[in-house]
Amino acid sequence: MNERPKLLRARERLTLRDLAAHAGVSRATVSLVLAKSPLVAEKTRARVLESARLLGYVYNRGAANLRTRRTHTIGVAINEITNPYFTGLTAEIQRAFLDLGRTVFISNSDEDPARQEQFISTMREYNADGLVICPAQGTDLDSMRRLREQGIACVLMSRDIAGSGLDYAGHANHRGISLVTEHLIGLGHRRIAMIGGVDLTSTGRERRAGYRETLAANGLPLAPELVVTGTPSRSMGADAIKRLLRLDDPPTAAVCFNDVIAFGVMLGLRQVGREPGRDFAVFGYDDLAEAELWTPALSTVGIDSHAIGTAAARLLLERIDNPDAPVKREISQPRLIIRASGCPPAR
Amino acid sequence: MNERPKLLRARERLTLRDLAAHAGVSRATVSLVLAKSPLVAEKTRARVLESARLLGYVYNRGAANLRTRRTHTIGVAINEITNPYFTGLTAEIQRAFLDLGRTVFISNSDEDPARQEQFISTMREYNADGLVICPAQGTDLDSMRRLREQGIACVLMSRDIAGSGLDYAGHANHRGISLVTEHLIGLGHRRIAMIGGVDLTSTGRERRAGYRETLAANGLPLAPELVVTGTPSRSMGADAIKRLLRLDDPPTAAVCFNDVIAFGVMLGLRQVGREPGRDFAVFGYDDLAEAELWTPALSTVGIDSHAIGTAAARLLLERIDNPDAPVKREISQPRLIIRASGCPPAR
DNA sequence: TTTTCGATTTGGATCGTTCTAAATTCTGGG
DNA sequence: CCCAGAATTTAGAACGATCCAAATCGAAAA
Repeated sequence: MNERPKLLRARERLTLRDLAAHAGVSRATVSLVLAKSPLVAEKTRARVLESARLLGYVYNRGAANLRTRRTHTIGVAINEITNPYFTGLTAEIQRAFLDLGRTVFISNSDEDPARQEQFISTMREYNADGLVICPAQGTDLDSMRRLREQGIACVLMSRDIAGSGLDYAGHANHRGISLVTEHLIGLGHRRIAMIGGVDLTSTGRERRAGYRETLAANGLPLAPELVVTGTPSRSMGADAIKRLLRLDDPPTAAVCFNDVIAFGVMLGLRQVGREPGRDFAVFGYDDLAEAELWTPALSTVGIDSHAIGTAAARLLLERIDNPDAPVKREISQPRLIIRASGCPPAR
Repeated sequence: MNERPKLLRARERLTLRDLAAHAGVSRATVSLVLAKSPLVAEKTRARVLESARLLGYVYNRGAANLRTRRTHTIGVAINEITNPYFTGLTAEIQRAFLDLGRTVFISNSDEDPARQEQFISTMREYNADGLVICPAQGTDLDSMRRLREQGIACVLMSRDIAGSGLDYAGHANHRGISLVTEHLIGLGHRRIAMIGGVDLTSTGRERRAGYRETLAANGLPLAPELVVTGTPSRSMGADAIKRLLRLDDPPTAAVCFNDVIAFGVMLGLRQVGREPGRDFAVFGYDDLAEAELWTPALSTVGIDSHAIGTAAARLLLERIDNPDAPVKREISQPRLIIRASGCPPAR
């Protein structure tokens, strides 16, 4: 009459044991039912399931993970979730893993390597099966390299860390900017500005190199005064273009690091009475949803976020299954999208 | 010589036991050290910590949680993370909990109640201490009510579910729209459109009611043809305004459900040769970062996301500590922001 | 040299599952 | 009615931490 001394405990959590007692079977059988094992008899299964429903049983995944050492859980660290390109990518990667039956935990690093490290170690402590990382600016190479040694399945997404020895799902940034730059050169532009991007990320380095090398390949000089560095934001784009237009020999076109900057550039042009797509050519990068809605609609480079997310998910699962396979890279190709913000040089 | 028969296992995970053996103390002592207990002698602590570093020990939080029944983990379900207002709110809520020493797991429901339910039950299975939910459109009242009965600490954020019996951190939407509407009436407008919002969310209902009731309070008739319903997007804003301008007695101003729609409206106006802020008054809601960068800069209503995130975090922790306290609500106040997109009626 | 008492350390049970090996129950054929 | 072999079910030891009560240690007091 006093078999369960813990009855007094405030909000007693229901366990497998209670469920087993209620259904009149052993814990092992209940476990089998919950794991959808074909071993258990149909009648028993139904009875257990009915008890679970009746009692409002909640499975304790933590306890199960402790035993199985597999959590079916993936951690995703995003450098900066309020950047719309990464917001979209985040949505894609979550969708991809959900489709594959994994649980996804997302964290925003806010471009802070310390926050990112914090999240990574939390996920390790929770025994996550793997990690997808869009590294924050200034991420330490060693800390990434350590991941590999520590034997944690991990893939980098969108931003590469050279020498990390990790798998990578990204985009051909160099080629994308190349397409834009060549297109502008073909239109007759000779003074082409490159606005935004920093060398702290592979994306910045690749796009900026793409610009420089395409100019060179076409016999155009690199004018340092036309290259402006900076973290992307609308206001940095607006400020930059206003400054560039005050030069003695101002540019007639701008290749922007991304769409957000390009929007800023278009706003800045208007503020000084110049019409983008008529007086000045503007190209963005990313093809955000709003790009085609602007007037003029923004010419830009399309990135296939869906492909990147899917590739990252696939790479990670392969890595989990086979920790010692050689490092893999999947690079999605850019798509030049010509809309109305480009034009031949004015005058 | 064969004390650890499991030496063969592939990538053996290091445990407290290994650490204890290495440092020459008991498991209990190691546990004390890791929990930063003041009970353990300084010398012992140093030795254990050194062993941990040397061996590359990783704490197993899952195992600990099993014993302690507290995870210090919070789940955050966001209705739609690619909506910039919610992206910002997500960043705020994560920051708030991180500051309070909690681990935060974020999930994007994509406005799909099923995805949201899925996440909630995963978090329950992981024994999360609490939940913050921005409910997806069409969230079932019963499922929210059940949360309360199930004794899970939970607060709603930004979107309320009447009758759920859950705590709520939100914004005075009715009053915000009221401020806008009254401002426009004061400017002399009589034909004021309301664009966007659906009755599926409390936000939609509150803002739409605010518009209707403010018109009534000022003795203006409600013209049904001036009210357009719809899920927010730039294109819906652009389409709506073009349609409204073709009416026999077109509006001279628009109160938009949010900034995104207002941007669409401004784009639509330009497409038909009308200049926002001169020929037509446009007001948004949310005060997204880009609102002040548009030309004309968008007049709008500021929402204090930081306050909402902080309030939600505080409410949740209070609820966790005291599950039976009466339900609480925290409503942040709107701030009318007058910029350049408003104007008196043209003509 | 004992005693005593605070400061440290520890053994062993426990949290809620899974898993292995073995026990039990069914079946149909002889 | 018995029995082999398949179909089900189960006991009990993990998994890796925490926590309680009790043991041990040290230094000061007697």
